[in-house]
Amino acid sequence: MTVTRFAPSPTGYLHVGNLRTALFNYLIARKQGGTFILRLDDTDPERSKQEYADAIKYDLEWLGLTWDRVETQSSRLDRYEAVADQLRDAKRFYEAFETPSELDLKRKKQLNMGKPPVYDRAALHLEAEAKDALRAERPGHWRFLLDQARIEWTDGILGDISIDAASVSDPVLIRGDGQILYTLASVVDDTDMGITHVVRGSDHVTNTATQIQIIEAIGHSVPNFAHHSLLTGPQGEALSKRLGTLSLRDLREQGIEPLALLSHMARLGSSDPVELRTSMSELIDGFDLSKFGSAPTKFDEQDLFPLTARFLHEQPLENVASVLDAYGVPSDIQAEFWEVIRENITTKSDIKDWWALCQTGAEPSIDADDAEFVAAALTVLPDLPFGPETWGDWTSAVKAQSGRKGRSLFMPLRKALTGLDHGPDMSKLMPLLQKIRAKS
RNA sequence: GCUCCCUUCGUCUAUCGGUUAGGACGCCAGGUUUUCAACCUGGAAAGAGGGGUUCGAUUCCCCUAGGGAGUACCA
Repeated sequence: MTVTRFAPSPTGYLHVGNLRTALFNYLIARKQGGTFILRLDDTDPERSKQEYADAIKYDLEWLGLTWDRVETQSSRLDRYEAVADQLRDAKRFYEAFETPSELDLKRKKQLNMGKPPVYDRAALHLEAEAKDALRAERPGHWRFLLDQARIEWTDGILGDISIDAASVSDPVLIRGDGQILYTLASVVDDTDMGITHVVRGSDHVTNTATQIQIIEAIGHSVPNFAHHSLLTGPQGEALSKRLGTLSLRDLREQGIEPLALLSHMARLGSSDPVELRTSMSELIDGFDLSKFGSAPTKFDEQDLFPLTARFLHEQPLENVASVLDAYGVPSDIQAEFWEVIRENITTKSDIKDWWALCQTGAEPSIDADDAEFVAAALTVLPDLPFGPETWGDWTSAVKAQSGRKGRSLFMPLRKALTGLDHGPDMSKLMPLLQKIRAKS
């Protein structure tokens, strides 16, 4: 039984980077008929907010990434304490008393000497009396005693990984104020919840090394790990600098369609081509984690618009009727209207512009060279309402009158009526026009 | 500084030592469409640099450069 989890901390809004992790875990679980758990890593009471937890759920629901279960770390604190005791009994836990500034100083010294800034384990050798004395001054924090050997695993994306535990500090798992830290909570959750595949960003690879030792220390078997590369901006810059505009809520705001976004994220960085999928099941079928590379992946949100456009172009009326209702398109002409404009929109908000054009007309765009021609043409333009023959009849009349033909005949007329040099087939658009500003 | 990962068309990538270095998206051109889009056809476009190993290196090894990440009493 495959069990995966997406474990965001509710300290902000979800962005495309988070989505990649969420989607991978979701697709793996669904593909195997397994369980997908949404886990809110809210052990940090300072930064965790209900508002963010709600926003995360909203974003996932918008995308259709439904979870089978929600877990919250804040409700499992007793369990973490129990495991902490287990680690103390196993002599893999030791109390340390350095202040953050003391630790900072140690690191700087090590760096100055060209040594890696690894905790020196000074507290490990403290006598009981010395500890009592220090404890009287300030509460101690607890570190996990790493076994300084090489830690190895075969990563689902990175392949064989080997990290020397001696190059990593003994991780602090419980803070001086008693707060349980991520590294411990995550391990306890993953083992308790039977997570079979831990898929997360490659910013976690060092965590994975230490977590493997913790998992073994509490007598559990290690799950499969896979670390996907991190996204960068189009120029290769760290995405964190641009995350402000790449939250899922922003993309939603810009009119990106869920399946367009999902189609892109399920394939970007893999050797399979990005293809528009119009249903979740297609997405699940076409997903293969092993096709992903480990190099940082450039993400350009502009790539989302062509996909969104193509998705919309394929939509039948019933899928957009509610949007047309919202923009005030009368239901009796919705079918005709949608048929005429759908291939001329990029996002749903473009629908509004076309409807406005039909309803209230457009500011004409007339080139100086064509002013006379257009003025003459308008005198023979039939009165409203227009029918399916209007464009043909009118342009034939204008052609006879002016002698123009082809592009020089049609384009000025289009621009006079719609203000644009592009748009739907004029003969089909004409019957929908309710006002011609150029004539008034 | 140290540790880990990475570097092939603009982008995502294929190639398990011998290929005209392939595909997809994007781009450009032509066709079609009495506009745009869509569609069809075609095109431009790549092995970071330097050393090895080898008959032969994009592929294996080393170095350099560059990119990403980690190096918290954050997650």
